[in-house]
Amino acid sequence: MAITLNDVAQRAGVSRSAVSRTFTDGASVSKVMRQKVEDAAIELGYTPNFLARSLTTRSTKLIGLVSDNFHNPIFLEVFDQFTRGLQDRGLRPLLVNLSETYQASSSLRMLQQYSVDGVIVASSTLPPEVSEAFRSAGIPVVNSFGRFSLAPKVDVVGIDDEACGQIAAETLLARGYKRLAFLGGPQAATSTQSRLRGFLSELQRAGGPTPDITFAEAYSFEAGRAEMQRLLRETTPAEAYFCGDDVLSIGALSAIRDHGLRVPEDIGLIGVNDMQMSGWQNINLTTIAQPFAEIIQTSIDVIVDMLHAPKQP
Amino acid sequence: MAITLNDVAQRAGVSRSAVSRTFTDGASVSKVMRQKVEDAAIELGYTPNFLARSLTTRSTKLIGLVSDNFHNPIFLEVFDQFTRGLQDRGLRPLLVNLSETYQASSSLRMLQQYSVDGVIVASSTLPPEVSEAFRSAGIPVVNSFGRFSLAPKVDVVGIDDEACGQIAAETLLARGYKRLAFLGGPQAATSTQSRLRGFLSELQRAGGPTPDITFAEAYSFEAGRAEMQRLLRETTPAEAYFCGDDVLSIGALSAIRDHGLRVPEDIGLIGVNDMQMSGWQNINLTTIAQPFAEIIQTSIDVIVDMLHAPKQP
DNA sequence: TATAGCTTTGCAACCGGTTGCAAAAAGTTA
DNA sequence: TAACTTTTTGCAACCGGTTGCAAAGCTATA
Repeated sequence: MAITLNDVAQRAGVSRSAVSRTFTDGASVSKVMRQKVEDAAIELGYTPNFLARSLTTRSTKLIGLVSDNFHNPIFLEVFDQFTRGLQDRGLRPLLVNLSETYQASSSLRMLQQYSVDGVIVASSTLPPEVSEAFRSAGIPVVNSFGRFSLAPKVDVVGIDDEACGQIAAETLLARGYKRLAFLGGPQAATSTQSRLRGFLSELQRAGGPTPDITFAEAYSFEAGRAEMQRLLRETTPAEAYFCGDDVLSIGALSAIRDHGLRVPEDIGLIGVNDMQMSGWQNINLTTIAQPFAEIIQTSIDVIVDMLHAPKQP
Repeated sequence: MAITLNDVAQRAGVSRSAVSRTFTDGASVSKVMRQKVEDAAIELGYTPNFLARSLTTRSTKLIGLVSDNFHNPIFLEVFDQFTRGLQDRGLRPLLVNLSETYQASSSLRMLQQYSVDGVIVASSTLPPEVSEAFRSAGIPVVNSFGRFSLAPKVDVVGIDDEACGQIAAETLLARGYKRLAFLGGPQAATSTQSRLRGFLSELQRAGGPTPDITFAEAYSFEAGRAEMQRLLRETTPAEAYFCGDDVLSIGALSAIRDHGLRVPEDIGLIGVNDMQMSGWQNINLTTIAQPFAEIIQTSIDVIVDMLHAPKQP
């Protein structure tokens, strides 16, 4: 069916190796030979089979892109940038969507079966063990948007979530709010705890009162809205809230407005991410920017470096 | 480095074929043999190499998922459902992000090099030629969210955009708006023209005045906002607008509110898609739902059928 | 116990490429 | 023109699997 090396070799009247060499850069082929082969290749419409090649070269140019953030609008931007960045470097993203039904362990086995050259774990919620499992299996891996740690077992590219919590506290205090509160993302998410820690330490430093602490079920509009509704109904609301991220904030915002209150006059709100949507005029949220482009670019750089020098940490 | 068939065969003291057969379902192996091999495999941590296998079986289980809609939030839901649906059937999505720098033609060649089993073109804006190119190359292909046509060259799964335009016109008229207008997506997008046609035909049937027609630059918040700002500044606005899709509508909505006008009292607005965000209380948009889950599920069903019986149209 | 029929197994060739090695060809130098 | 280098080329083995075929093993029947 498809055109193979053999077909081209026969057509051009040369050996298989000659054809292989004209399509392998760095190999030694004379000008006339190259011409003969290329003519035959074009005539037949030949393109080398990457998978067959990978068998001997031991490089597939496939990169596993694994995530579980398919409900947070910011991740569309993230996937956009990852796929383009990888494509620009001749790499192909094999997308893996982790969920209850598709576990991290089966994704490891699957990515092994496809001999991916590396894996990018892009998630702010998955535990470090997921990335570590790839590393233990000998697959180069980088964890984007993961938790900062002093002695990480795998490379992590992301922001300093503790500093993020501090900035949130500083900002809200500077705007005159006194009784602050923390409305975090899912309690188990890697980012949540660090942001909380930074938030608390800055409040303590500033001598403010200890804040109320609650967690939403997920980084999603619905979860933010539901939790804020509960807070407004069941508690005396704080003066201002530091929310887990923007989409959560937007949910909270809608609950607050439904309750007849205004932001920022009655209740203050600050999110994290600075996603495009937060700047939309009907939302207009105060937020702490996360340098997505830089994080993604760096993640790709790191993975590419590892491909060339697998052992370099 | 990695464990191969040979290692297992040697360990178990059997032939390579025996090992291969225990991992190929439908092959004939005795119970004792299977046991011996499985023991050795587990002991060594062996998993078969899918790419080597694909060389002889001629099936990679790779599906190219090509799109250019990485700015419309609805596509995060789309990618979520596609990746899960494919995973559930043992297929792997190889994601392709078409852009100015990465052309459809190079994606065809690349997907050929990786011997994908099939391709899903998920886009409401790409021209049919993109999908047709895959078909011409002999790759099973389905075009999701593509344009309806009486004699399509490739399978298309999507809504009837003309009916969609009709529904928009009916709905706006039924709510008492008289002077309607069309604020479409990019003029070149496959969906835009059909929706316009349906919109016009229904207005004509109902005897309404001919509507103003303009197009936004893209299916995006910014484009919708910019175009509506221009309309409010440079023209006498219509009583109600049928917008290309939800994200465009939300942009228009923000421009209208900034201009001190109210929706729906001063200006009516209707979008298409019914994306989650449209239901958020701070947005609360009237919209025509598109059955995403059904379209995606059907697309996958169609592709899977083609894999089993490639020639069946 | 001999024979026929079915199942299981290993051999060897193949899938579409790459690559070390040695022979052949081309280029240099004296 | 002969001797020596350097470059180009083809052979054959290999990457990690699958599979048609025939021999070997087993079971059932007479």
